Amino acid sequence: MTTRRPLLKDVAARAEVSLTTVSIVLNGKAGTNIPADTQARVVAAAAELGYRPNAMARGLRRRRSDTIGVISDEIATTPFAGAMLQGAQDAAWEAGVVLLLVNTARDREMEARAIELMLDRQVDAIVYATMYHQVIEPPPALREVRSVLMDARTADGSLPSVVPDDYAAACEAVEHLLARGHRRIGFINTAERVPAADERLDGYRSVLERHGIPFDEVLVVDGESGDTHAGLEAAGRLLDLEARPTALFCFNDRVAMGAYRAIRLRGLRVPDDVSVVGFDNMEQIAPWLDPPLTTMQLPHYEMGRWAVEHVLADLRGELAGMPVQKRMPCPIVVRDSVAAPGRVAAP
Amino acid sequence: MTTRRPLLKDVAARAEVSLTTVSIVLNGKAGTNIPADTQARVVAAAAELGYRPNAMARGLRRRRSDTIGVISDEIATTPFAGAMLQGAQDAAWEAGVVLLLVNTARDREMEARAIELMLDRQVDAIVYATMYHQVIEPPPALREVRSVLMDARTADGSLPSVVPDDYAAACEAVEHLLARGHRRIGFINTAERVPAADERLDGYRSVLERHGIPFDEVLVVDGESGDTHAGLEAAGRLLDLEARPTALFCFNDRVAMGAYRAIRLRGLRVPDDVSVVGFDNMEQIAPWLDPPLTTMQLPHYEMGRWAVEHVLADLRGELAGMPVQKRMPCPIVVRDSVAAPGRVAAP
DNA sequence: TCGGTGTAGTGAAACCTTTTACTAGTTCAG
DNA sequence: CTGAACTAGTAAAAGGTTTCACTACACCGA
Repeated sequence: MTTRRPLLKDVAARAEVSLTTVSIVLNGKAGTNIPADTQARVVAAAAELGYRPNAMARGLRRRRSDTIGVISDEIATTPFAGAMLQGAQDAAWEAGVVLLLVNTARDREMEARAIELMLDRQVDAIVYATMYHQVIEPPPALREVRSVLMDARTADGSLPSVVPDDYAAACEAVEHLLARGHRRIGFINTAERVPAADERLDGYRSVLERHGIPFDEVLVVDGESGDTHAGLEAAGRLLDLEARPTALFCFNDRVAMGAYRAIRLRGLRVPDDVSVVGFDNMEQIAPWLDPPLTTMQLPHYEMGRWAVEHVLADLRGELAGMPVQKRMPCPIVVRDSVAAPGRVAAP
Repeated sequence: MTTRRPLLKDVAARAEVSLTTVSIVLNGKAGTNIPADTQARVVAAAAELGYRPNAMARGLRRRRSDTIGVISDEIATTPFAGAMLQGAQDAAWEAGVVLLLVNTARDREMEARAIELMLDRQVDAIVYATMYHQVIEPPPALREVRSVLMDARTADGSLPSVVPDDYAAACEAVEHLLARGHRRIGFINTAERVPAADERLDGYRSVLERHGIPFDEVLVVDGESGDTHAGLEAAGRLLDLEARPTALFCFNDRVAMGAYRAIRLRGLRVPDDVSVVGFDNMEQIAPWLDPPLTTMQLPHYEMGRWAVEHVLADLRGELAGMPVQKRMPCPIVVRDSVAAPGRVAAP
């Protein structure tokens, strides 16, 4: 019932030229000499028939596919995956490229098979994504193809990568608090050994130092995990200190949610008594807390976009030299959880 | 430096048979007669060379690609997309199929182009996904290929589809409250005209009716939107009623979050004074509220899985008759926000 | 001996493009 | 008047697989 897709040869017949000519015209090859009227005839014929090239045949001949493979370690359990994929997808779409997605749940064997599958399909490049900033050793097969790491990096910088600039973000968060007059700032970090934890601690310390404020180790606590319970517990420890901090910088928004609860439990208020800054700008949480949370935005969309744009530029041969190690800024999102410090000491 | 990928002809040379034989053996064609020892020779040769078929060439010849296109209306702003994609991906992986993902932001033109792009690439089928239960008119081109709607359906049931069973879910939620002794149950619906709103209201009414409880329209309020502010405001209206409901059934977890706040603002407690049931089981919210929220789980993962499995079965010709309209159950997730009703009336 | 059947394959076409190498005719400089 | 250079194309190969139609041989029954 549906009539056969038109082929190059149908266009050729209709325009009364050869296959070759049609191909040349439609692919806009420079440096060949087909007069304008012939070109117009071909283009018209193609349009009339609604010709679209068969991507398989084209890919077979050209040895590429206008497809980029995306390998992600997990996608279901994090709301960030969506933003990252969206960024990647937008960049791909603009370039006329499409994404082949495989989710590997951190299974090395599955990763290897996914890469094989992608190579079978002649993907032009592979984007390897993790759902939070990590230092990893990527599957060896990844090096056999143009690739880029997204929200991950290698220890030796041997592959191009993009990660959030956690150090700079922590600096900005702490600067924000200092600018409002806070001098005793608690930092609820995570106990997990992830780059974000180290970098943010570095940022926290170096900003204090720049401002001549001595580092006080009792103000830094590691929540067991990065969730609300940890935030509740860790914030409690800080709030019960003799000299209570006037502000809390939290590892993420879920921790901040726990911190809010700890603050409320002690009859204190955000931001009047204690200011809070979160991290991640989780759409489902940060704007809806009471009061809405000031937090650092993780640049997932931007990283997704950058990764694809970068690898496409690489494919076009526009890049030279060492693999780029991109650090993406995390802008601050100011809401209502920060104010000038009120009372000075604990009850 | 990397040596050329081995081809069928390399395997043939090594096994000292013809191309044809290798192809037959490797594709496990039944009904042909290649003796076991020859087969073994071929298989060994393929393994030794690490032969993998070129998917482009194979696709060109076979006129399929072992690829399924996924069109989604948006992926970044909802945490549900991930679960749905994960379900689809898992089902695809098990079947040796891979997903081609395009995100179209509800743009008809872009949708049409995405479908064309996918057809160019010989996708075996297309899954068309929306991020919440909708009745839609899909792009016409979708009917030119095997397809299935995910979290969406047509008005006339002319395409196979899978959606959550919002009616049954609402029934279960209300039954849960009734079983604990509640008789005055408020329902915070959304004012948006979506199938979920109608179906859940139907479910709410019919369960009350089954239990001989008269429907009281003051107990049903439409929050302007489905967010926390709407929940705060709508729950407030219900809590300030002369005869206050002892339980609130909320359109989603964000609304429930607002309801919690309204309850607390009035000096009441969850669940001692007011029980709350949410909807969606949002991972970032429901378990972390205080107390953790009892809610209905949207079956995104299962819908993703079903859609792909279904369309693959369809491709294998295992389906007959009318397009299947699947309604997926939404199991209840019991946490701590429901108790037996305490005091009977308002202060 | 002849025809039929079964075994163990093989050669070549088909899938649809892109690209290379070439031709036939014209123009123009020397 | 010759050879080079240009114009406007075209034929055919190449890309790697699947599949159709066929062969060559052995064996068996009549």
